[in-house]
Formats: sequence, structure tokens, C-alpha cells
Amino acid sequence: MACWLFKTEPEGWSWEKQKSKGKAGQEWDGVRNFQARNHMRAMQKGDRGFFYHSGSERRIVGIVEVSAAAHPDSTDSTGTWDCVDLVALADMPNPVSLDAVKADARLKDMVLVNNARLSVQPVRAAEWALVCKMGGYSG
DNA sequence: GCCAACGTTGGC
DNA sequence: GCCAACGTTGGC
Repeated sequence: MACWLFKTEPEGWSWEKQKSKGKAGQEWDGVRNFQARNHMRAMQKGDRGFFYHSGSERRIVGIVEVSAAAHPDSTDSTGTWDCVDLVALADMPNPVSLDAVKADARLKDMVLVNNARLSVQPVRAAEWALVCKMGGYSG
């Protein structure tokens, strides 16, 4: 099972809204970046992801599960863009801030640190485990 | 509100 | 196919 990170501005689409969708989940639509799209194409149903609030919050606030593999983005009419569906799994008990991630040398290679602008990112297994530990998530 | 980093676009 | 110009993102 692969692990990922999904970034969003809470003013646009927040963890609260994501949770309000319940088990029905939500298309992760609107992504218009090839790298991010290709990551979504590589995802499989059942993969896990961190849900990260950018902007003024800058912290990982929740855990999501990929509930549907990549399919055409319903907000795109050109056929170029795909997206997956996400279901909220759990709150991060103690949200993990960007500062905390940057402060830990073991996380220095995280994409979040090195390419903050990429909105859908792969997360290595060791990084996943450590961030979950930092956040008190034992899932 | 500024600016650095990065991706995309378009002219050549 | 290269590269300059531009727009956007996101951290500070």
C-alpha cells in the first residue's frame, strides 16, 4: 500500500468539508498539474494519505483513504485531467505542523519540505510511520 | 504583502 | 526543442 499527501487551502476545501462527505467520499478534482495527476494515476484503491492544510495553518490534520482509483476529473472537459476519490478516515490526534516536519532531520527528504508547491505528493513508508507517530495516530 | 520557486506557455 | 516571459503557489 502506497502513501501520499494531499494539500489544500482550508478556505477552499477543508478537512471539515472532507469529513462531512463521510463514506461517500469526494473527488479530488481541480488538480491541473501533470506531476500531481501522474501521482494520482499511480494510486490504488485502499492507499492512504495525509490531508494537509496549507496557507495560514500549514499542518497535517487528517488521514484519508483512496476510495476510487484515478478516473476523469468531472470538472474537466478536455480529457486531460484525472483524479481519485478520497474518504476521510481519521483526525490526526495531534496535527503535525510543517515546522515540526522541518525540525526533524529524518524528514528532510519529504516532498513537503523540498517541493512545497506540489499539491499531490508521494510519502515514503518510513516518513509515513514517523509522521503518524508524531501525530499520535496509530491507525 | 512580498518574494522565491516552479510549472506552463508561446515565440523563435 | 530551447528559453524567456509569465502566472501561480505557498511560505515567510
